[in-house]
Amino acid sequence: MKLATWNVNSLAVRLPQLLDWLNAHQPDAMVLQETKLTDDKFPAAEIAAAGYKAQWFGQKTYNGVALLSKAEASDVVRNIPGFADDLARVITGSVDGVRIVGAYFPNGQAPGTDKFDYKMRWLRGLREWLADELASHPKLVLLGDFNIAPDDRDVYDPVAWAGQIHCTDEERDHLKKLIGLGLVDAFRMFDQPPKSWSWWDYRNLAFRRNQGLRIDLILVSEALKGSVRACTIDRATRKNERPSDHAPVLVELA
DNA sequence: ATGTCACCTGGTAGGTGA
Repeated sequence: MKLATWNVNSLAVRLPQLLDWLNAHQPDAMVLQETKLTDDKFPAAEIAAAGYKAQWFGQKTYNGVALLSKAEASDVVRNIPGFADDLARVITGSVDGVRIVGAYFPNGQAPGTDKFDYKMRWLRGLREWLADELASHPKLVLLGDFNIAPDDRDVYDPVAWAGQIHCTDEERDHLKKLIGLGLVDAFRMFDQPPKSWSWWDYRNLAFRRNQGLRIDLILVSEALKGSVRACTIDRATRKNERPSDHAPVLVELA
């Protein structure tokens, strides 16, 4: 089983690239972030023509998530039950016996801001709900744009980024607690090239200089850990015309 | 070098978020 996540930064702009990517990689399920589309604008027909069922949950301008799958997803949940949120950030469904939680974590802007406080509340809300979800669905994958670089290996310039957004101790503590529920960072189960990033700022020629962060993650539950065969970042998409600033991440389960 | 991109409002630019 092949699963993928991609922050497309506007599905309206990136739809042709998404269709190409689905055709080339044929994931069994894929989650998208930052679709930036209201539900009436979601390109369900084009995605169906590519062979994928879809569940979506969006809003104007910001955020928006989707779950695509070859087999119809069941028990679909939008956002975090028990955590009131105006923003469309999470979509969950069961595909082929695996509970798939696709999430667009808050960016958080900068420590000390209202957006950072919201990020902390959101992270706690996610963890509290996910603990229950794991208890009822032991085979679970949490994947998406986490907007947190797990540690200094995941940052091109850890000194410059120390204490900055995506790299603060508070964010990393929350991520550790999420992992502490019984999850594993699939990418780090394998030897990986150094300087592996999933996001490069559009500014500063960051991709050409390979100045990025690894903030798009796939966490698998203990029950699935033994079946993980590979986890890779497809940085080739960053060379597309009009690329997203994020690259897709893939995991292969036996 | 904040050297970009996407999308909004309300206009033919400026603001916001990332």
